[in-house]
Amino acid sequence: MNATEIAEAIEILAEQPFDAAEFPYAFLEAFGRKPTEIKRLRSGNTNKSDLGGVLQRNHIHIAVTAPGEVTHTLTALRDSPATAKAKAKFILATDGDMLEAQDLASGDILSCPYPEFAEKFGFFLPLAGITTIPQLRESSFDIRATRLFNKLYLELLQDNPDWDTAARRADMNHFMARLIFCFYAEDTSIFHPSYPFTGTVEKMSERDSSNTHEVIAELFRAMNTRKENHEAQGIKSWARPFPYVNGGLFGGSLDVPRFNKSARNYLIHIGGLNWTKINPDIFGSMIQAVADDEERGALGMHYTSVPNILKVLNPLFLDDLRAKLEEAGDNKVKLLNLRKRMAKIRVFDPACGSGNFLVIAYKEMRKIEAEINQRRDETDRASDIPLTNFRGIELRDFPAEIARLALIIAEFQSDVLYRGQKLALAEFLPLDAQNWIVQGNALRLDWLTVCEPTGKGGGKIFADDLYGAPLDQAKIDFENEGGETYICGNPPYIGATTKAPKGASKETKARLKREAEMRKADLEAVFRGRIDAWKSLDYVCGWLMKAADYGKVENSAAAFVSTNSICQGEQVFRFWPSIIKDQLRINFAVTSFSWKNLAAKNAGVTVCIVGISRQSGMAKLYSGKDDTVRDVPNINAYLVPYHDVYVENKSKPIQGLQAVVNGSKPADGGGLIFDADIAHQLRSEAGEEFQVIRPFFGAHDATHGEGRYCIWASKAQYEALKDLPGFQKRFDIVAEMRNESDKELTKAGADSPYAFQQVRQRGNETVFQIPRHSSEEREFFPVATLPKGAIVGDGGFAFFDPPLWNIAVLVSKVALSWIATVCGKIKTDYRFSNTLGWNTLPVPPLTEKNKADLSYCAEKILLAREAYFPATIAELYDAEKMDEQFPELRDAHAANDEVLERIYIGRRFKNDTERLEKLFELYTKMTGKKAA
DNA sequence: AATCCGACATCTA
DNA sequence: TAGATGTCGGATT
Repeated sequence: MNATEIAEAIEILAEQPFDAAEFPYAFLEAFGRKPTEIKRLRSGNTNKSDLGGVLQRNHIHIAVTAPGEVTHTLTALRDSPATAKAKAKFILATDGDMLEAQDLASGDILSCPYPEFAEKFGFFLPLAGITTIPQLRESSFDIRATRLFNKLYLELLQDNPDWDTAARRADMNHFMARLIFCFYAEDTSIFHPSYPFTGTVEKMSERDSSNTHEVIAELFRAMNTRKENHEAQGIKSWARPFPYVNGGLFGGSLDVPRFNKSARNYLIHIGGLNWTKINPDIFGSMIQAVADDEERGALGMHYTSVPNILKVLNPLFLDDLRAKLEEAGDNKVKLLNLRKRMAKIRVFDPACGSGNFLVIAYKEMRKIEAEINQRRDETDRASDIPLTNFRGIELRDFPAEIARLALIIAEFQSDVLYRGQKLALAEFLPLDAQNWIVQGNALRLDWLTVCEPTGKGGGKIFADDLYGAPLDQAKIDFENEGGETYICGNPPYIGATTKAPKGASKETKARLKREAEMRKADLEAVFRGRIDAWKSLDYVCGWLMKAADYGKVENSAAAFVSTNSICQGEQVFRFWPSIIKDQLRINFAVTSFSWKNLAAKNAGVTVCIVGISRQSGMAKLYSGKDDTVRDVPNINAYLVPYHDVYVENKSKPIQGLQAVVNGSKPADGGGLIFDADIAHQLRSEAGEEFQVIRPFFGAHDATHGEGRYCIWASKAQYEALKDLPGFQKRFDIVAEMRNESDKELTKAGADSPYAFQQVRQRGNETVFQIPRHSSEEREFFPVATLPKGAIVGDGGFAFFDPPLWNIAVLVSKVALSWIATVCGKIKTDYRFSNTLGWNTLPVPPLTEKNKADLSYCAEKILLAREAYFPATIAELYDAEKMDEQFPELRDAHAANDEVLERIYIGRRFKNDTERLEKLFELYTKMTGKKAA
């Protein structure tokens, strides 16, 4: 369930008469607990309450009490041993009159009259697994408003099918934005309190809703007509008290869709909410989903939390402004200069969505300005920061509309906060008529026409020249001589390839493919002629490239939240050399952290933040893991504090190591791989004559020592076995999957369903398996030995008959830190690659003695593992167990690292930073490249 | 023919 | 329900 669904369920519950016996179950149901869970609780099987209430393990302890006993009961719940034992997150007591609850993790207490708890449902959201964004818990208003808007929107579209066309969606979106403005305006005295918007609509429209659209249209007409013209234009007398708003908001078509009865009810209900509680940033990200069929289910998926936004904005420019404020102290001239500077700062988000970044940037700058004005005793002074300096580009119409509205609301809120309601109101209307949020495709638009160059120079000519063809021109032209421009945002994260979900329909697949093609064309428009392999770049690279281009003309700096893969593996050397040049460099970065949004299920994505500018001096490197900062001389494209080095993939090891090969890829839909039972059956079916079943190891199989089996047959063997029922079943699975595939190679393989798509196995050698993916929690790469004749699947790499000293290198800390840095990753876990990591690993020249010493170390490691038989690789290399349970193995690895690192620098490395510095240094020497 | 990557996909402890 | 590992198509070399 998502937050709006919960809001709805809770509202329904609160409206019903209180039923003491049913309440706990109804409550749990409203938060999305499954009917089977609730059934088991009812039967008492899983109910652990020791107070006659309902206690669900890991969730909540609820007790319904006698009248007046609520507070007392809450204390009893808190002290109950059962509460602690079941690890309840919440306790809740109610008598149907009052309701009290506590979040045991934070200690926060909720206490309110029973009927009001529906408004406070945000408090309990962690129960539904929505725990990650604290702001959401305080945003009950935004969720409820969004839910009702959702209903209204769908109701209107259903009743006005002509508005549900591509051509009119923009009108519809514009209409919704006007409504939001009116609701906000009537609750904040922007409209005169005696003439409320909702009240007027309710009063003037028929109860059967028939003329609702006419009433609203008349009100909109009033807001689009200057006061002095109201009479001449024949505005109805009841609409005349409404002010002239315009600002583009009420320009254009003033058509209003028809309202049926329930639409009218929703409208009145929404108007009844308290709109002063709106959070422009959160509300925007939620409401934008309303107009998007795809996103409606995944509410808030585009929300970037305020702390995450500040991770971009603070290092980009806000920290500097604050430092300058600090520096200025009470010096009025310095303060004035800072204010003048701020008035010319433009913040530009070329992927602005509903304007989160712009709103937060605006609010933070107003905060600084307010401090300046206070120190200069000018607290009444109107803000010098023009709202129009907060520019954006957004592809979708509705969010673009909302972004402008969110900024308008943020401006009003800031005025109220720093200058008082009276001054805020006096200067608020009419709105500025200019539209400074551009609806368009950011990768196609010429950014210089959205943010005109501040000095002299032919921006447009430059841009045409650069991209080979004229770009779309937005033509926003404001004076801003001598200003600074800060580009920021959270562009869409789309990798070079995306996987369609397994069960996706043909239509879904086709749509995804179409979208992918459009994005490719966008990237081509940016990169054609500059980077050959543009098709393998993430979509965000387009934004970074355009920001870099913009920076060549304009005094600007840019920072984006980005998929972390642009700073890993193959994208690094493909992409970054085009960015880091001409004095442009990474002047700050936040390393990988996992993304959070408002959706109940967070997108499983790991991101980083990269800031680029021409600023020299020290760079700031923030850790995404622990929020620490380091001042470093340079940050390279791997987000490592070292010179700019690019490690390119190599097809063979460049340092005399033996080649590691990929495991064999089945591409079989699971047909060729099976467990021991099936293997047994197939063996007896085939008989002694046919030895076609072999042990098969993926990474999991090898690290957990379990192993599956696979069919490993020749064509002749296949012909002989294919009609046996057991075998036929396996081959059918393979043929079917391959026939359905879009990939030519796979399709072709449907004719030979006995064979793996890619075969790397050779004979019956000793084989070590290196997992393709391994958890970053491990201190050593869990390389495993496999039984003879085993097949290495494509979950890993195979090392056939390796010299033991190669194994010593492979399992060393040196190799691991190199792999961790220059290979790709999955989330933040290691992803081994032979071409990127192994073949490029810098190793100093080794004497025979060195090799013998290393071989001895490898042997000791293998012996130590055997000594702990039957512990699996997974257990042996569990960082938490190693010290206590497997000390010999730990010692053997320590000895191995000691010997190897002495070869590198004559002693152990102090830490990974030192390891990497040495490795990059050697790599630079080895490849004859100069460190920049 | 080999290899990398996934606003990933899917298991399992 | 999060941590660990799986899997295949599209693209590049």
